[in-house]
Formats: sequence, C-alpha cells, structure tokens
Amino acid sequence: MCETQTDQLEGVLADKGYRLTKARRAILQALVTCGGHVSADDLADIVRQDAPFVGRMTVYRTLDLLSELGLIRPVYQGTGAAHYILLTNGHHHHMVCTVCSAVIEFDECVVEEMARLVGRRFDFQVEGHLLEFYGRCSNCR
Amino acid sequence: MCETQTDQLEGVLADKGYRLTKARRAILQALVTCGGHVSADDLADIVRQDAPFVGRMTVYRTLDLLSELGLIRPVYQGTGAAHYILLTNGHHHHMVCTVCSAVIEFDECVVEEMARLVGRRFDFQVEGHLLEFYGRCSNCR
DNA sequence: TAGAGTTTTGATATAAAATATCAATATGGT
DNA sequence: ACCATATTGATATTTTATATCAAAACTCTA
Repeated sequence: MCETQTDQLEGVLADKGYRLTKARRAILQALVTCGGHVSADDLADIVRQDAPFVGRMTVYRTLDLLSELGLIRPVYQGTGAAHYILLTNGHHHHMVCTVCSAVIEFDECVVEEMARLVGRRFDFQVEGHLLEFYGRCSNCR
Repeated sequence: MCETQTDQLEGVLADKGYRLTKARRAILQALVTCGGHVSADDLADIVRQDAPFVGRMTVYRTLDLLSELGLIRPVYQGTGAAHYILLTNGHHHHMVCTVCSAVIEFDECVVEEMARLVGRRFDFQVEGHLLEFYGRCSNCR
C-alpha cells in the first residue's frame, strides 16, 4: 500500500479504458485531498482553485462515473445536494449526528460476513457497502 | 406487535407533541403502504390519490420532520431526487444493484454489537443505522 | 363551548441542484 | 504527427428543494 488513493482511482479508470484527462486528474486529486463529504458544486469550487479551467459539468460527470464504478457514493448530509464519500476498498463507515450533522468516520467493519451470507441468499454479488449510524455526538447529547 | 407501522409513527409524533392532522395522517399512511423508497414528489402524487387536498409543501415538511425524528432517511437511488426509506425500529438494510438500480431489502442485522463498540469509543449515542450493499443483482451479473 | 394563542397548511415565488445539448477540444493508439 | 473517438465546457432547461405568508385547523383554558 505505497500507492496514494489518487493513484488507485486513476488506476481503476485507466484499467477500464477511460482517459486520464487533466480535468479528471484535478477532480480526483481534489476529492481525495479534501477527504470527501462534499457536494458536486463544492468540489467544483475546490478543483478550480488549482485548475480554473475545469467546468462544472465535468465535475458532475466525473462524480457520476466514479459512482457507477463503485468508487464513491452519494449520500445525504442535511442539505438538498448530494454529498460524495470515498468508498475506500469498497466500503465506508460513519456516524452522523442528528442534531449538528457532524460526521465521524471510522474503519472497523464486521459486515463482510453478513455480505457473504446475504449475497448468497439473494444471488447478489456484493461489491461494496456503506454503513451509517445516526444519533447524537458527544457535544449534542 | 399488533400495532401497524402507521400507528407506531403516529404514536411517536403524538408523544413528541406534534399534531396529528389529516394531511400528516394521509402522508404517513401513503408512505407505509407504498413501502418507502419514494421521492417527495412521488409520494405527493400517491397521497393525493386518496387526499387531494394535501399540498406538495406539506409532504416535504412532513418528510423533513420524520427525518429529524429518525423515523425515515433520505438516500440516493439513481435519480437526483432524495428517496425516503422507513427506518423500522431504527434500522434498515438493503442491496442496490449498480446496473439496474433494483433494491432488495433484508432484515438480518449484525450491526448492534458494532454500534455499541463504536458508540462507546466516540461517546456517540447511536439511535439508528442504515446498511447499504452495492453490487450486481442476479439478473445483472 | 367560545375565544385566545399556536401550530400547521397550501398557494405562490424563489433559489438551488441536476440534466440535456452540441460544437470545440483534448486524448490515446497508430 | 494524424486519426477516430472520448471528453469537455458553455449554455439552456428541467427538476428539486426552500422561503414566505395569510388563512385555516387545532389545543387549551376558562
């Protein structure tokens, strides 16, 4: 694991035959650097700090593409806009405070076993998952 | 468990001091009957089949309220609009096919243990959760 | 059960977010 | 360097979500 997450994402795109354009590189870079949990428009603003030539549509399209490939995932985070999270190695886990909307990420995962079980039962090939806890963070309880 | 899910939801609203208006009853009824996984505008259409007097805004507001109370949850389901799922007893589990967007619900849950663990570590009071698997359904693999 | 004080509602207006379109451009393979 | 094609970005449009506010419905009290 001496490869950065950006390199990993670029690798997947390249393997699938997608072109590694400047715009896509800039978008992946920005997404990984900011850690995810951003809306498309937020990300467009971030990308443009380093790469002002990137259009808003390209950000939307790249996020769609990454979603299709199972690399990221849109979730709701209070506002009406989709926020995108990185599905690192196919999964992601976080807690959302129902009062202040704070998000706390964590890595523990006990879901694989269940994925196998349910996948077999429904003949469903599980490629990734998202686990969200809702509740009150330490400041809000 | 001789109480319908609609009654349960109404009970929570009443307990919290919210009024059980005709509009709210009609919306809860429609949401439970259709099983969730609908957008606000979809639900408005369904509600109006039985209760044509209910306005679109009231549907949005009721869904917001139910979300705040942790009874439902907005998720993405392909389109740009939020789709709402019922958090029955505080949790919900489903698989989403990345090809055809089919949704398969299931009840098994091994998450409680993990919720306790992570909740204790981060001093986070877990009140509910959502577990989403992504992958390919039997038709699409 | 009549009236006061609130909550809730729904029509309308507005803003925000997502999608469609298409000529121009950049890209990877040759 | 050239070609065929994937990709881009500006613009226009549609779809979703939010804000506003007078009218109506509801709860509580007397």
